[in-house]
Amino acid sequence: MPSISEDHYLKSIYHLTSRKKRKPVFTNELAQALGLRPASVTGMLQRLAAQRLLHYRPYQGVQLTPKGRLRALAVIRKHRLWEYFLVEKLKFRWHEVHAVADLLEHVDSDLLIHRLDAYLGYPKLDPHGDPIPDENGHVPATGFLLLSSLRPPAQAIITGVTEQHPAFLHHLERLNLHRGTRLQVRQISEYDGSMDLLIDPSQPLTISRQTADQILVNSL
Amino acid sequence: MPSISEDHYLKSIYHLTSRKKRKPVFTNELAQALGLRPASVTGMLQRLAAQRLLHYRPYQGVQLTPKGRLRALAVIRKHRLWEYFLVEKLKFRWHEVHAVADLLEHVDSDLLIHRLDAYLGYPKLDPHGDPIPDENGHVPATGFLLLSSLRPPAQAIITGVTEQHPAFLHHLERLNLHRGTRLQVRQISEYDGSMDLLIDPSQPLTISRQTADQILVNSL
DNA sequence: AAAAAAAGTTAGGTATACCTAAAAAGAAAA
DNA sequence: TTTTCTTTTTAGGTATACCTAACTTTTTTT
Repeated sequence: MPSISEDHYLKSIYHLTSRKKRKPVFTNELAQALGLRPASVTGMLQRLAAQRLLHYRPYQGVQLTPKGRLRALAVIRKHRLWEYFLVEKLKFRWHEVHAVADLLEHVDSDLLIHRLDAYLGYPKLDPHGDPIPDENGHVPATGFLLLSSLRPPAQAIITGVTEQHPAFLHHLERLNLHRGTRLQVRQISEYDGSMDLLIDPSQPLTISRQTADQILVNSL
Repeated sequence: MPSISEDHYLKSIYHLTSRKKRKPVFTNELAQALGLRPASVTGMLQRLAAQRLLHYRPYQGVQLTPKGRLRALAVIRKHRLWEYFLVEKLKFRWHEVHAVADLLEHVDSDLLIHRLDAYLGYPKLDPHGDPIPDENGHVPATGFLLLSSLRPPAQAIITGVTEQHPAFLHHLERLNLHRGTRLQVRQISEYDGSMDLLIDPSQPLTISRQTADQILVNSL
């Protein structure tokens, strides 16, 4: 019954809502996020509202209902389990996973997801450090901090990222920053906020404020 | 570009053609196989013909072109690799596999299939003993059957295995089963599928269904 | 060979999900 | 407060892929 398009909308609305910490998601934002025209989005929002998946008031944006939120979380669960599978089992690189997981997340079989979850050992986090919701839509809490919030001489271990864009993930690979990488913050530039780090085998490294803003860590 | 519906048609035409050993596939057959109405099938056949994926003559049935055959084999390759994955890794049962593989086969990523193939160890046969086409559409020729597909009192000769794991090969050695071993199937358990065999020098032997599933034979 | 049956096709309709262009609503500026 | 600009919606169109009903072609039977 839930179509691929509907899944995309619900997932996007969920992400936009949680990223903005603000209530309604607007038509243009959504159109932007989905790569569609606002007119198309309006039409779909009306259909989703008719299914009680979201609250829609013309010109006022939308909010997911509990039902819609559960649907979104089911899709996100599938997406993140597949990402875990792609990285852990098929040896995909960070930047390769997202596009493929976006296809796999729409495969509609509860049995498949259940068995996949068991096969993977019931992981709690995906390869980017994002929590994997359980089958009831519960999202495990993570105590992660942004790397940019640390002050010298804090030590930490990289646990994830807040941005999945392939270009960004590729950038991290070139810098040799991965999940599990240990680091120490040496210095922060007063001028542009860039951070001097010391990573794993005593290697110095400078990263921009912008990069540090997208990296999640556990401080040690 | 190839849609899920087109994939279904091409796959179905391929199977109907090879199972019947007869040239054209007719509209009604296809409609039956796909669970659609003949009128719908006619429409799609015309669109597939326009794409040069098959030869269509009104009232005379269809045949795949080489291009259409390659497309069909690409889908079948994906289907069988996923079947292998579901059974070998996710511990799906025989009867659970097909429906889920039918969903997964439409996930359109060459990278994914390539990595999956490698992860599975480049299997030549799916769990049912059907050959898995390679990425060029070549179907490994097997005059082979799975030992497990034989029924008493079939006689056969072992021609290979589909599983290279040392523990399995060791197991075969202890059972005195090798390439070239002649055998006769005496009985098959209704309960667990185990087979009573008579091998080479008049020696009786019982093997599990699991074992018989990994043994290729030429029947005599 | 004509009539009957079966098989297949065309015509026209539906739902999904997108599009462009024009109109309307709401927010911001004069 | 009226105009302007931005945002959003409505109206109408497209392509896919299905449907039913009516018609045509082929095959089979009488």
